Parts: sequence; C-alpha cells; structure tokens
Amino acid sequence: MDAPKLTTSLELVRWIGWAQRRAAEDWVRARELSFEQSFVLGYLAQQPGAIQRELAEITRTSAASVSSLLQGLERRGLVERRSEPGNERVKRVFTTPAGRELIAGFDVAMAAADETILAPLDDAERATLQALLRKITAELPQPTR
Amino acid sequence: MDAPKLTTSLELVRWIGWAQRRAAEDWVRARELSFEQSFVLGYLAQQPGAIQRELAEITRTSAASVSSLLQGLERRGLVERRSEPGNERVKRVFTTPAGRELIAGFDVAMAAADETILAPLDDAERATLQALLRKITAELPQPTR
DNA sequence: CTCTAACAGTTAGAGTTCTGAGTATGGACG
DNA sequence: CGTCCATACTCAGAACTCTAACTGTTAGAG
Repeated sequence: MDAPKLTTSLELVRWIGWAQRRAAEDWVRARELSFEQSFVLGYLAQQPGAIQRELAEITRTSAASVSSLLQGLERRGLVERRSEPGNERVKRVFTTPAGRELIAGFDVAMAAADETILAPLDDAERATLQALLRKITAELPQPTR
Repeated sequence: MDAPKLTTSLELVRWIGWAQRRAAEDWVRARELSFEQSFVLGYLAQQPGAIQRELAEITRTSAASVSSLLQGLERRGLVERRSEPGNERVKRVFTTPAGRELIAGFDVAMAAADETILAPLDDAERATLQALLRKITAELPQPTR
C-alpha cells in the first residue's frame, strides 16, 4: 500500500464517513438487511403509511425497484402493504412489530459509533467543529429525509 | 417531512457524506458501474497486478464475491486476469485501456464536488476544519486503501 | 516421496436491485 | 358517457452480490 496523501478536508470527511459506514454496514449485515432495505425500514418506522412513490423518491430510485424491495421485506414479514380504501391504486406501507423491532437500536448503535470516532476531541473542539459543519450544511440540499 | 433535528457533529458529517455519495453515485451510474465495481477499478488503476485475495480484503468481502465481480468487469473488457507464470494458483488482475479510460476522471469529478460543498468556508475556516478532522482521523483505522 | 493442510480461485444457486414493458385506476375534456 | 392521459404499481428478465461447497496448487512434515 502506498502512503495515502489525504490532503483536502473532504478527503478526511470521506475517511470519517468510511468509518461510519463500516459501523452501519456491520450492524445491518448482522440482521441480513441491505443498505437500502434498512433505510426504507427506518424511514417507515418514522413515517408509517408512506406510499411507494414517496419511498422511490427518498431512495432516489424507481417505483419498480421499490416494489421489488418491499416484496423482499414483505416476504420476511417486516412490512405490510395495504390498499387505501376509496383509492385503489395507492398502497400504504407499514412496518410490522417484527420490522420495528429489527430496526430499533440502529440509531443507538450509530450514536455509540459516533462517540468512539469523536473521542479525540474535547468539548471546545467539538463545538468549533460543529459550527464549521453547520456552515457547510446550511448550503447543502436537505438529505431528503 | 418533519424538521430534521441534526444535533451532533457526526450527523452533520453523515449529511456531508450523503452529498458526496450522491455525487459519486451519479458519476458511477452514468457509466453503468456499481459502487464496488468502480472501487475495484479505481484500485486496480493505481495498483496494477493486484491479486484477487487482496481485492477481497480491501473491499471487505469474500474471494467468491471478487471472482463474480471481476467476471462482470472482464466480460465488459474492463479488466484482465493473467496467471502468474511459475505460480499457477494466483492470478494478477490488470485494467485494460478501456477500463482505465472509464474510471479516469473520477477523482477530478470528486474534487469538483468537494469544492462546491466547501464553498461556504474561507481559507482560515478550512484550515481549522482540517486540523480538527486530522485529529479525529489520526485515531481511526486506515481506510484499507 | 507421499500425505496433509493451507491457500487461490471458481461454481452453483439464492436473494436483491435494476431496466423496460405492462396492468389497472382516477381524472379531465369533449 | 367515452376517450385520453397521467398516475401508482407490478411483472419479466438481466446483472450483481452473497454463502456454501467445490477444484486445483503449493508447501511442509514425516
């Protein structure tokens, strides 16, 4: 391996993101979920009754892909699709108790991983970091979530 | 959509990472590559002749998955596998000119995206940010790349 | 020299995700 | 009404990625 030449701040951000992603991936894989599946499950836990088209938008993919994805989750009994009475062409999607239980704890696990990563900084440094990051994110489009 | 409550620094980092990832995904999808395929292709462009086991390690996956992944890239003429003369059980992997051409420009595209994201900060702020991030990444395991 | 274990890689089959084409419902306009 | 079109979703088939079981090669021990 050649010595990495991590010069710019955002390469460092990518590095940190890599560590976060790694923690997330481990958590998710242990539950036999893909990245997208866990994302949708988490979203549905917060927004019960979302329609498929909405899920397609937040995951930046197609309605067909969402249909397939939900088929997998439904087969495992993690979500339910129910037709809207009075409007037969939309289907509202809900997590089942099993689905909620499976995804519960994700946020906690991520917060724990974050704390480990941030450990080298004291409170003042964290405040400075946060101010700078806020300045950046103020200009970024919302993560659609 | 309810107002997001992005409180901790690393939630902000995730947000930035989301913007970076989005840029990367757009670039990669336009070339009909998966995330993993582009990662491997980029690695091979820098480290020609890597063996498959090495690729399995850096992508944190199995030898079998690498074999399948390379099969896809090879079918499209983007990489070549050659047996090591004198050691028949290892195969060294090389990018073809087509493969190098396809992946070239990725770093440039990412740098451009980074510049857009960092735009709100002046030079002094960038320096501060970088110092803080360095302090964090000093404690993190290398991104295995 | 042979036996065995470790190693490098492949194959088979299942699940996931994508693209493109298709079905069915709900409105809008004449 | 009836036609047309936009919308919400599904289906079929291909590519990708994973696990488990497999083939073939190398190296070491006896």
